[in-house]
Amino acid sequence: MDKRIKKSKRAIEEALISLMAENDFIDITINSIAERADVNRGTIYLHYEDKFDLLEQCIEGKIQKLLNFCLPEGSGSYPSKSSLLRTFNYLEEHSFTFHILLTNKGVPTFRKKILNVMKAGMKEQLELNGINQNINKEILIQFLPSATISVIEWWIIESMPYSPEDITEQLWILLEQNHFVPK
Amino acid sequence: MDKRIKKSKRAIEEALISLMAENDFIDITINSIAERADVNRGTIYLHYEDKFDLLEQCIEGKIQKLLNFCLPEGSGSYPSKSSLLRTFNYLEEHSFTFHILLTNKGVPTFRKKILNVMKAGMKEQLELNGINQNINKEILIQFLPSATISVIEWWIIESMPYSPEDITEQLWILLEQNHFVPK
DNA sequence: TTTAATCTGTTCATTAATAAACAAAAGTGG
DNA sequence: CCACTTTTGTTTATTAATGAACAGATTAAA
Repeated sequence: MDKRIKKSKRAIEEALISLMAENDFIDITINSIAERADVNRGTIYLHYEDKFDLLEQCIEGKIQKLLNFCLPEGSGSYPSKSSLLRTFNYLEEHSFTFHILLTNKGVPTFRKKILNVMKAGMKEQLELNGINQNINKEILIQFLPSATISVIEWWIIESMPYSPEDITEQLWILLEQNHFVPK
Repeated sequence: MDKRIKKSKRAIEEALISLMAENDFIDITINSIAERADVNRGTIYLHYEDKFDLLEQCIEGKIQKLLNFCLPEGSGSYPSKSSLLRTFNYLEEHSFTFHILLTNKGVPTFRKKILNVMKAGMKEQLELNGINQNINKEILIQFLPSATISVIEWWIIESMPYSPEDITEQLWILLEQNHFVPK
């Protein structure tokens, strides 16, 4: 992709996040985004329908980067302790952004999207695993992703009261106890 | 000026400074500058003749910003304790850049340029002042700027061993003793 | 309610940045 | 020394960003 597009989109999305640290999304204007991003207002409309589309693309990008950075390992088998640790390290490094996306009013989208991604991934994983004969997968797939997300959400919002290593260890134990990964 | 030009030139000059923190100027290539600045190589030639012209413009810009930021006060009367303090605060804030420009091999230009600027300013000041009847101004104008620059240079290179307030106080006393400012 | 100010979304001509290609110069290693 | 790679400086056509202007929608103040 053209360098200019990358730079403009990054500047615009960074400006949005930055403004969301100060105001609720609904109160943020395209004008203020353009000003903070130091781009012409028209440039924003070149890449986004409106500010809602901007938020949408921004969130989508954050989720994609999270997945691309945290999932790929060896290749294939998704959940491992080390990939979980990598994820928490990434979350910690970008906690400023994730904190905003999780707490800014009028943006319930973010949590939902992550939840959906996690549901899909966990479902796939459960079907691959031969285990859990005596557990209702239907229910487990409602239970586990939601619980996991909540742990992550709590950890971020509470400013990461445990180290990535510790939180990984704890969550891993929970996943084991719930037959998501083989003991 | 067009936003794009500002951004490109800033990125390019920041890249140069950044690379000069790692290598001698003579070893830095246009390619590496373009890469670090994240601009097309051709963009550099759009604004600079070659890397020497780039260094020239970069240095000139730093000096201009230093002057514009540090001199203007009230208006007119140049040297005052507060303007001196403001200058040292600015130097401290940008010590990373000034340290590089003062120490990187093959860039004696920077010190010389500042010296010339200071000579001109001090000369003007001396001629405005009615004092110093019994002091040879010709000699004083060789003596003072050079001495002042050396203090500044030492202060930056030694990683600012005194606070801006302290160094201002000390230098001010020296200037007083040398009849540059009225006691 | 009317006025004024701000924000939105779109259009347009102009300008800057881009990728790609090129020949020539300068280094590099065998 | 000669092949080989890198760097330089320049050129091209293409594309993105810019500033400016505009009408209509919102919002705030008088």
